[in-house]
Amino acid sequence: MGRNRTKSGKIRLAEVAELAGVSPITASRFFRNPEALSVAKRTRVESAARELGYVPNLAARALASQRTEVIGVLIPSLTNNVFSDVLRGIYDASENSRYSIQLSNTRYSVLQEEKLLRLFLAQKPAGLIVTGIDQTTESRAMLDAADCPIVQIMEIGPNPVDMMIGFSHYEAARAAIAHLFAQGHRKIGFVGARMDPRVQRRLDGYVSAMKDAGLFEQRLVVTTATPTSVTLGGALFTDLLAREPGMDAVFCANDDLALGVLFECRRREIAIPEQIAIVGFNDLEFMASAVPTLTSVRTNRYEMGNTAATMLIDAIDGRRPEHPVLDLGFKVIERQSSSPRRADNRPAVSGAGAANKMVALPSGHD
Amino acid sequence: MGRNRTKSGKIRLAEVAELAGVSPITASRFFRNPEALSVAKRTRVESAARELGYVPNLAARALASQRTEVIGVLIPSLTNNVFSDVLRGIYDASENSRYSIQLSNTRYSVLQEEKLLRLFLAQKPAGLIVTGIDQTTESRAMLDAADCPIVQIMEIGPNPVDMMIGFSHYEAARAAIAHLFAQGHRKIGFVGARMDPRVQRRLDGYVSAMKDAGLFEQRLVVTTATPTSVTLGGALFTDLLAREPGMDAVFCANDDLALGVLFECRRREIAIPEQIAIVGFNDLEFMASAVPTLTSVRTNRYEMGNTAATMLIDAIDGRRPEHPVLDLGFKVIERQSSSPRRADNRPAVSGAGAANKMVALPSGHD
DNA sequence: AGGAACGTTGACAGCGCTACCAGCACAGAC
DNA sequence: GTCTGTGCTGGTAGCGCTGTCAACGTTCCT
Repeated sequence: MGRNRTKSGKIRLAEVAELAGVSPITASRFFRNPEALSVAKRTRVESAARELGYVPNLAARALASQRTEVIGVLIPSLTNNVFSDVLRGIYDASENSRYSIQLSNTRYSVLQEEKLLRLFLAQKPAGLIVTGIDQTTESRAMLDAADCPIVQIMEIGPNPVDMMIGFSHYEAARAAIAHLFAQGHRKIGFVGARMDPRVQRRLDGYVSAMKDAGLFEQRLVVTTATPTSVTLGGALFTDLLAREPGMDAVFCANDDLALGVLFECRRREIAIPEQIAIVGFNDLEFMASAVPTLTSVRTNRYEMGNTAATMLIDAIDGRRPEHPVLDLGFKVIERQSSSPRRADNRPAVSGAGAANKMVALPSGHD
Repeated sequence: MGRNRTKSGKIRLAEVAELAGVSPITASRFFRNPEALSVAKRTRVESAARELGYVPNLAARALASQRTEVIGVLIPSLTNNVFSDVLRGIYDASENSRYSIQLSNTRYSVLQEEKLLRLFLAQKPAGLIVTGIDQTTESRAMLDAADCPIVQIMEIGPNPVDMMIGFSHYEAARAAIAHLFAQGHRKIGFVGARMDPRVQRRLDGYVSAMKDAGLFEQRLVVTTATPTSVTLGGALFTDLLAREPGMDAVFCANDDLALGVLFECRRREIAIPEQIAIVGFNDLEFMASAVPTLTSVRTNRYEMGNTAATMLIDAIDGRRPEHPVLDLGFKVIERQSSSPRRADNRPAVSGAGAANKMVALPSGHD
């Protein structure tokens, strides 16, 4: 019942060259640097290739040229909505280039990342995109020694390996809390899941903002190592409420958790934002559609992936970017779930009127 | 500022062979078929490879052996939650094999699919995973002529190219409608976005079920080619409501739309399920957490991807599956949003009591 | 006019690995 | 003792392409 392997009837570069009446090497050049050919030969090779339906053998090319046209991408999760947006940006940018994407999943493990990095580097990728700035010493050493351009994505920080694109999760969290302060909230809880380095930094931002205001209390923070989900948001919020019934706002480390909190409030008949305000993180599409609409911190995920891949490809092709570290910033998108609290602390009128208000900020990290 | 290309200090198979005191070809065999070596040489090569940190050059291997260890995967969307689950399954299955995944996005275009297929096939992949059964004639011809195992995923139908794994979207939709009938609903609307072939077949299932009951009306169907989103769910539902205010249930072609409908009902103060019942499709995680909890048709996405990749790898390695066509079925997960309607058609008591009830069915296609 | 400089082309020699086939040693059969 | 079969090993010859360098013709400069 087998699908038999047919004899390779493939046309090679030599065939194309013969039909075009040039040497193989000239034909080869046509595919790598057409400008180097005279117009006459260029058109001859082009039409010969088209006529024969020539497709280059990438393995042979890689072997002869000692480099591949593969961009390695290391991300911590395939499930997470956030990464699917980033990935889409990366794939879109790669689509019109000659580079192909090799994706691997570290599952939020730095050791797995180290292993995959070793694997990738051994194949001499044209470039590398890695997530975050928390590599192991060993990984960092490999990255520093790598002979290809590298982009770190998702956040920015000191000591880039090479290029870097992202924003400050710390400042984004601070901005979210500042927004809640401005709306009159004081007892603000924090809900976080997975607690990967970036969520941790959002927590750090929350803590510092609360401390600055003299309002920090450890019992306002509920976190878990469990992967995030909507259901988990409800569960964590339930915990939080049990610890601190007087809470007047919740900052959720991501939007799934925020949606879970929204549903849990509905279940408990807690009015949003009159009794409790909610702010999420990432501004996924559903946030604008929920009832009430949910405030969130917008991050430019597609743009991040797209720009990362574009910068990387440019760097591979010898056009290094002016600014190797790019801060994409964030925006606090103010919606109904965090409408102003009345000064007398009684329920405010449901603020359904105005559309989304935005507060845009660069990450402004040091 | 450049990151300079260092001289390739890589260790080759020949070095390993020399250290082990065997010929290169014997060392080569060690990596492909260790059983063919005597135990003595096997251990010698193994330790030599470890000592030198040898990593095979895949390009050279591919060139010499005339085949790659790449599995091509063609999916229509990277954004869609549904595919991220399938992909995770595929990546997980590939992780412990020697095959790597090459992913490409057809963006729901069969022409793009055709182009990508041509590209993939030219590189002689070890295997191929393609989405759906609606390839162009040209694509179909290429697949039939391909000399590698192929799995079609997401749905099942007649004339598999090779292997096939999925379920019947048609039957799944019919089961959803049957469930609504059983709960006493009659005027059931359909809301669909994107309208790719699988959504189309869900619509077909809906139409046939409604016609069987003598209840079909064209104005109960609202669809759009626009990509799906929660917000769109609300908008389409609004349309539907304007056309047919007397509607008592909505079947949504996916869960995002269902969530949008839920929010829109809340906005309009329409009671669920008393005034309108909602059924979604796919059973994403948030469906169980929403208020009210949302009925949906569970599909086994992770398992689909995982099994597809496993079957494919087995087939590549010469172990063809007993059943090349696998129906993974579906389950109608009954939740609050479609609780029984009272016979007298007045609002029923909110059915918050019981947990999820399930109705499991094989796709039962012909 | 002579030479340098440039743009364009081609010959050669591998890149690191494996397919194929030959050869060797040893066991068992006759 | 010879023959055949089996298990293991090695030699040879590429896979299809590109890096390097040399060579050619033409133009421009002095």
